[in-house]
Amino acid sequence: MATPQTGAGDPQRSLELLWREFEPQPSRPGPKPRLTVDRIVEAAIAVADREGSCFGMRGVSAELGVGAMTIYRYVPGKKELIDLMVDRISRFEGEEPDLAGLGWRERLELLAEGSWQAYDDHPWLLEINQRRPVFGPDSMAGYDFALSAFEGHDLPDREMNLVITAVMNLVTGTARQYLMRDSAEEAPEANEHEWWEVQAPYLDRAIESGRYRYVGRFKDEQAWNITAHQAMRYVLDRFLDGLAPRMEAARRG
Amino acid sequence: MATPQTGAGDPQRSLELLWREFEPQPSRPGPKPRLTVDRIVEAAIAVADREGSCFGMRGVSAELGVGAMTIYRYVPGKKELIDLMVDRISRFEGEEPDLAGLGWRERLELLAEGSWQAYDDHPWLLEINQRRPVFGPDSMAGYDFALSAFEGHDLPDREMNLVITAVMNLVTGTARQYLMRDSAEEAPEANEHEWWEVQAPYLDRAIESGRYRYVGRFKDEQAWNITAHQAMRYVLDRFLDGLAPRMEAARRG
DNA sequence: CCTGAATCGGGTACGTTGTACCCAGTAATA
DNA sequence: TATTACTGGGTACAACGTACCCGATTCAGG
Repeated sequence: MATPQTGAGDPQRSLELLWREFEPQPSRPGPKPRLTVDRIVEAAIAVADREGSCFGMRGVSAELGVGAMTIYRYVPGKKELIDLMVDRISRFEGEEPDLAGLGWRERLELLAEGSWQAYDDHPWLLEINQRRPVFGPDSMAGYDFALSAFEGHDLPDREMNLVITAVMNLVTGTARQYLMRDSAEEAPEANEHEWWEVQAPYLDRAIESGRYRYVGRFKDEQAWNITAHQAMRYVLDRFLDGLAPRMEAARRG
Repeated sequence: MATPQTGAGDPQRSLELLWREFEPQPSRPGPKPRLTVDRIVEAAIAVADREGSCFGMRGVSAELGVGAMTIYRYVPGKKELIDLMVDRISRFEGEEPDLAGLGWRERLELLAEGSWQAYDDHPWLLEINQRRPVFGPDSMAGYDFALSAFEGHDLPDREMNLVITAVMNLVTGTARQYLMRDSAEEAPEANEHEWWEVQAPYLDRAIESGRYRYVGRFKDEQAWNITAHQAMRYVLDRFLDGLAPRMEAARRG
């Protein structure tokens, strides 16, 4: 029941940690730190992957085998830690694929699919409430890649931003609707199928009441057979269809 | 720091309350209930509007002027209460406007704008994590209206669902990105302008590092001057542009 | 090598959350 | 009037984030 929020902590501290330089600290008195910020972030992600967004700081500490309060030596608080986790997730793993031959549409599709993959791997991302966009090195790299889609086109700067945030938000919106259901967590509430079985009698009675005109006309049993990814691709494809003529018009001769 | 979740409570209890009949209870011993479920839901919405999604059950009780635990006589828990609040919000206020002359596009736009309005009026809606779609009388009515957009068209049932969830999710995604920032709440983190002022030096340094190829090419200061509603309309318009040919093809007769 | 100072790790504790539980008061039935 | 079911309120508990303190550790300066 914890509601993590991004960009809600002290932004200055978050940014310092995000863009932290890896310069070796000058020799200082006192014991050497046993942990690093990176290890804490990795551990926190591992815990969140396992326990969902309601992961606790005590859990992260336990994962690292240290006392509950120890990680507070490295990170000012949970909010800032989440900022770090979010940026870390958006890091592109693996080597750069050959993007040379890709057009604007393939690149935007890649952006969407990559973002989708991140949500699929770390569903707890969907449950944290991003308050302000906290740009770190990794999310910045993602944004930079997104901009590459417009190379060779003269789309106005403002519209580029509109398109990129459109794609991101469209993926996030769909992911939230569909992917969040699987978060194990407390989960006494059975699976998808059982859920509709519980709801069905109420819906049936509502339909039979005649209060609604259009629901209840569905005859095709396949009407509800939609996977999360299919839903995302449908919005994305229609959006890109609609964007296509504008991109054509903006193509640089 | 509370993370409310929809569809996470006992679904059976939520549904019973959502579709509750208003038959007068048979005369029973004991004091008459001082509250009603409806009053509790309204009060909870009022509190959430004022305090954000991290509203507490004690706050709702206080709003109603009763003891902390009293509302648990009417509602099994916070999760179920949120289910009720969500459905209540999606109730259409005011009288039915004349929809007769509206085409499919206007109707889907109306759906989007209505949903947008709900998020604008109740930003805490964006912070609750909808686990499963809990259909109540009011959200069902909204879905029914959405289906009216396809009258006179032979779009497959499955695609109708894809379109409706697409529009909903696209609005939700954009609203989450933009509208959540204004939630007053703890808010020591200043306004939009100050936030970018804090972030700017880090971004500038990142750009100057040469690590990124495309960011930093933005010259137009207006590139970032995007309102929440403009962003939503942009996705919506492109999506509907892309949907248009398919609707044309499906037009009956 | 020894001393002082700065830092680290861990334990304790507080405030806030949702809510389980108990008890006293109330009103309809017999 | 006695019984009984139900109501409202207060207390209390577990889990959360985290403020605070203290002993242990390791550097710099003598």
